[in-house]
Amino acid sequence: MRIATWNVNSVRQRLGHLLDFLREAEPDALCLQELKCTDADFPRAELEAAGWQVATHGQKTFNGVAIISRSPLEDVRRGLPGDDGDEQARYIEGVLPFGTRVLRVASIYLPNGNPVNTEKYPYKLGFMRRLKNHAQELLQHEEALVLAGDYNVIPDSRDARDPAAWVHDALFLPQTRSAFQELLNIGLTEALRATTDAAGLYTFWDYQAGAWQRNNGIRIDHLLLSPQAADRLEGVTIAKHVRGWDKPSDHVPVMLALKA
DNA sequence: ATGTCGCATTCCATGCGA
Repeated sequence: MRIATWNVNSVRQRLGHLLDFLREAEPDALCLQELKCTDADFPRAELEAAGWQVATHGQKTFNGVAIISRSPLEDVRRGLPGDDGDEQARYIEGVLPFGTRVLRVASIYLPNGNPVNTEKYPYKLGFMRRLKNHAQELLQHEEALVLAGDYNVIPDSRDARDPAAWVHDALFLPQTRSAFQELLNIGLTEALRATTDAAGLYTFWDYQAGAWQRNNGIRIDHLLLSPQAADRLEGVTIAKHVRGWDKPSDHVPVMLALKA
């Protein structure tokens, strides 16, 4: 069972890459972030023609998340609980068949939070607190669970080529990192760090200032696992080569494999 | 110090978000 996550930075601009990645990686499910379009504008027909099921939670201009899967997604929830006034489309979850049991999967686009001296940073921290609360509820099901997405969190200095450049940034502030750690502390396992301690494993390279050419990257796309999923983790791969494709997203896909 | 994108409108130029 393979589950992947990818911030595509506009699904309409990235449809070719999306279909290419699905063909080459053959995930059972792919969590998308930054669709930058409404549900009506999502290229649903093109994906369905390639044999994929599609569940979207879109929004005009910004944000937007989706889950693409081989099996139909059941029990779909759109929007993160905990703030009825939050109109940003940043969360979708659902359930897939997993052997004789089920796998619950969520696609998360956690707020960036910059600039930190605006309302954007408290919104990010509030979203993280809501995600923790919701994840605690989900853990009570005692099922395999993968919370995948663009967390906009650099967990550790190993996860940035130039950590000093990020010390005042919403992605790396101590308060951000401790909120991420709090999320792990409820009993979630970060998939990549369960498999390696290596530094320099990045998932995002800025479009600006030759960041890709200089390998000036950061690791901000993560897959968090319930114990039932972590016990079955076989491996994690970062599809770094995708950043070298023509007109790429600034993020690359990250994929994990679970024993059946 | 942003050297880039993608979106939308003010629409062939600019502002916003990342």
